Amino acid sequence: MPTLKKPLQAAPGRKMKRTPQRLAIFDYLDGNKKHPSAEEIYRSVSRTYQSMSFATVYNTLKALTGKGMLRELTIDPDRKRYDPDTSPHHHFICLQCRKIVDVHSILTVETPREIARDHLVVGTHVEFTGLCPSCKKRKKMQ
Amino acid sequence: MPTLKKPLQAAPGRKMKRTPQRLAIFDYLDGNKKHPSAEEIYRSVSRTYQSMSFATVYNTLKALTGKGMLRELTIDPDRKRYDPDTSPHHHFICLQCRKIVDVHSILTVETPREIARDHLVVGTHVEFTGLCPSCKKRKKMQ
DNA sequence: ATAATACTTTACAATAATTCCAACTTATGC
DNA sequence: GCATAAGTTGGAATTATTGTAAAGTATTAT
Repeated sequence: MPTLKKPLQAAPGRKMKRTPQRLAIFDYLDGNKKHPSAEEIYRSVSRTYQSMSFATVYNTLKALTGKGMLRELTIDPDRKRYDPDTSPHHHFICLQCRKIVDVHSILTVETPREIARDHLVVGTHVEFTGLCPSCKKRKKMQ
Repeated sequence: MPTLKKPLQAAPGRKMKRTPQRLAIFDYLDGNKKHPSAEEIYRSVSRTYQSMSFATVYNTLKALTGKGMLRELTIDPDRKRYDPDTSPHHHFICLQCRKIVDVHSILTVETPREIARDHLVVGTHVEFTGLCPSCKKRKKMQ
């Protein structure tokens, strides 16, 4: 059974039952920079936690997302990816291998007037697409 | 049978068979600013084109995307959305009703060194999220 | 500590989006 | 016109995700 590194409720109104399954998922996610999909999370966690069910993974991901402790990325056209780093940052995705990497540089993107005037903007996310170093190299070789 | 507004092959290497189904889909898409999903496209086109099949819609969308005549948006967590405007621009999506609007303002986003150094960047897309005018108003009223 | 309760987990069924397939049809180049 | 490569079709298959109802367990108040 995984040890608790951070409390599952980091802020008021965020209380969640502290079940071993959740702790295992949370533990896997904590500090994870790979932007895993639900399936990857399930595969990894269920290795150590035999009876883990897929529904529990989805439930937990949804709960954590709802409480703002996890960010759901829509950058991969095939599946949702999850990012435990909820601080504002951006991403690069490799068009070949779908690897996602964080972009922590502070990008100043002004919200255009046309939008700011009548919409309420709550988030700004920059997606860079292209080839990651290894796919770039592989392409060059052929 | 729909009329052809633009040639289906706009550039070399883009030749596609000019079938009535494709023309119908292309006609629906041409100038469309609603960022429709495959299902919306199917629903609309099959109204006038009885025998239209879902597979044809997906085939056509994939072909057009592959030839750079259509852009596949991954901004909606639930489904792919399609944008016939392939000129570089950005988007705003309403978190409530999932409406997507174009952002044609030119946003200057410098590619961060950390990425530019070893990756190959082919695209930069800014996603704004929040509430569209009507959802914003609706929220205020309650 | 314990019991009551409300929330969780589980296995599996159900959806929903998208892709695959194999037989049939058709646009296009000669 | 004909041959043929490419496209269409309906339905089955696949994949991601959600719903469900029964059984289990963390938490809270005792």
